Amino acid sequence: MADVVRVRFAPSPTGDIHIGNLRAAIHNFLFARHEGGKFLLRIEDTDKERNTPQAIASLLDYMAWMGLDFDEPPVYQSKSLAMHQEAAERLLKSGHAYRSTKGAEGKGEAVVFRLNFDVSYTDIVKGPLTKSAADLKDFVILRSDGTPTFHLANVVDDIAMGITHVIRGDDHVENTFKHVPLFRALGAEPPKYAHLPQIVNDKGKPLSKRDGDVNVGEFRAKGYLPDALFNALALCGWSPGDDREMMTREEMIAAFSLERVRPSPARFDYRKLEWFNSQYIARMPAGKLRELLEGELAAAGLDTSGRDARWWDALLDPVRPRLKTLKDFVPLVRTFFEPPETYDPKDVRKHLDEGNGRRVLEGLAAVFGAVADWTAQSAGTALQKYAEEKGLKFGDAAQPLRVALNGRAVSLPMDVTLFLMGKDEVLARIRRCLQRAGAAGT
RNA sequence: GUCCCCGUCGUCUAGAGGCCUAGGACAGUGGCUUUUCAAGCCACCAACACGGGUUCGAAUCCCGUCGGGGACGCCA
Repeated sequence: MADVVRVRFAPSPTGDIHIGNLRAAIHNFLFARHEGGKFLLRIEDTDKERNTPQAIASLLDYMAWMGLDFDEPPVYQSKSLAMHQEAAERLLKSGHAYRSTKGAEGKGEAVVFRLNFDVSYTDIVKGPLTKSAADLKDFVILRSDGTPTFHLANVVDDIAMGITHVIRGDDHVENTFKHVPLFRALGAEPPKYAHLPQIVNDKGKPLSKRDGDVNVGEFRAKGYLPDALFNALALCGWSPGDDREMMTREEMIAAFSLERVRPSPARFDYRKLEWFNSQYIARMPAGKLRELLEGELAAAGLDTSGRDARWWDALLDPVRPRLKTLKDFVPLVRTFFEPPETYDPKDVRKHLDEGNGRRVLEGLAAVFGAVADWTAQSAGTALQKYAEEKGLKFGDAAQPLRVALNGRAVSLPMDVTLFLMGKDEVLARIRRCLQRAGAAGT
């Protein structure tokens, strides 16, 4: 029972989660699940100004979105003030700490922890680490206003939560030389530590807003799937040791180990994330995908009420391989909701003016008009047959039609397009295009 | 400045002395396929930072150099 692994993700709720923190959360989660332990959330909400209720709500929302389910109710650090103060008091009594006014002009007395001895610990990722007394110095644990510093609060909370492994960013290695003796002074065995390499930008510096998207919210807003983000981030600094990259959560849990985390910094590869995302979209169950895509249409203000199951069934598969993100969807299907506002001049010239595109359109209008049961099959066949009869290559018929229907020579496959657009609309757009292109033509 | 950490293709990585003429993935390039655009398939391009050791043998161990990063708050 004492051996059960307990880890925590301890963000300060600023309203969004930085990708580096998210990766730490993911590794904590994977480790806990792999070990059959507990993954906990501690909200370090001691900075009153920045930590609004909305910020906390959105933090929880992102955790849920990512599927980072924690096993016990979140711990709010702000509620442990008395416990922190009590710990400082104990350290004072035991002689591990003393009161001092040094380093602050007239602020009053703070409680300072005595750190005048060598400290060493073994990091699971970095190996044995040592710092000699000469490079260490006493540090404040309780401010003169009675509030704990990060170090005290962190350690006391970890003790209270029974944390066995601290898995966090690389930038905390130096702090660990303060935390380890603090644990001991408080009569607790320090947890095991694993410091994850930083995620850096092209220049090797820590990721910042200037580098582009760095917060979970931004990825969600850009149409990335949580599973794709999870997969990509899990692989930041860690790999299963074989050649697998696309992995289910279960596979990652089964394969995860802190020993396999690399100690060197990693650049986040946005292109690879894009690839992961397209792969996840390609493999997503139809029902789930439809649900997400309906959300995209609604967000774009497009009315989906008339679109039945047949419509979605025809749409989903052709659309899948064309989506890198969910945001690619609306531009792809907007044409099924509203006619093109403009016709691409280049495409008009190439497919309508230069060839006999207009005659093709007239012919197609007649052919389509005669199709009784309008399906992707029947409409597609009608198009194909027309091309054959006129001795045209398929493209010579399809491209002018694309321009007429979409305003440009790019679209989903013609049979699907025809079906999804509907017979009446197809005929209307051909007519409309003929008028416009005719007026503008030579 | 002091202390600490890191260094394999452009990027993420596999590699824990011989299996490495260094493997995979993304990106890039070329081709195939094709109903446009995608997707898919195939191929190609491309790396052990440098210099010394140790060893029969080093990407792997040791030392140094160079390069990069981090930490040095009554911030977290």
